[in-house]
Amino acid sequence: MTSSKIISLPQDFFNRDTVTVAQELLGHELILNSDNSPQGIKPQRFKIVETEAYTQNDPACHAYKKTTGRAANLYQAPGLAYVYLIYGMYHCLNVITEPEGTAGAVLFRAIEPLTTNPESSLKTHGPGRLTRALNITKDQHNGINLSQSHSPLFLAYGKQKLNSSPIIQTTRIGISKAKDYPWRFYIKDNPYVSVL
DNA sequence: GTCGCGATTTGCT
DNA sequence: GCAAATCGCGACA
Repeated sequence: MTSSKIISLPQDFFNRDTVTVAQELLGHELILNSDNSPQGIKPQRFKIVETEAYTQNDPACHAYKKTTGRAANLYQAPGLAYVYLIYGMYHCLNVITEPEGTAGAVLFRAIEPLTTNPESSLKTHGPGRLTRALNITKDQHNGINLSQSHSPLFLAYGKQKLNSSPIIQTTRIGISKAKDYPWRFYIKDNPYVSVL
């Protein structure tokens, strides 16, 4: 292993149309810095294999006709993390998109472990499972900057991006409003995708 | 103050 | 296939 440096995605990557960001994030990487560990533990790397887009004018979005409570997070600067609690027991991880003052976010639904030891059997398929596997919580990770490589969690350029598999675009999972919006993206034939 | 629901997962029938 | 677990937030009283 050479000393190839992990380059974080710049804030401008997220300062764009939410649906575009959701699609382009596939194949890039989510990096978990183990800053709680003792010395010299390598960061854990995960490939993003499944995402969904949520925008300001989207009836299924938390910020649809709302600016208070948890929805206020969605109007923040692009590149920040939005973590919320769903059904009282599971966390979901998003990254804020669009300029500050405009709501938008991309939900991470599934990731593929790239550096995890096989016997740990991390379950990272599904938005609730992946946050549990990485110990992501609202208290610790909501609002952190995902475009800075010194954050406990951040996003980075994927090395397999250029020759990645085809991308499938379908409707989103688990929502009752705007079911017909084709704003879910995943990498074809990837075994870590939550629902085929 | 009380009620109902939600971008989910799991276990039981 | 269906319901339980469990909590933040909006709607209503």
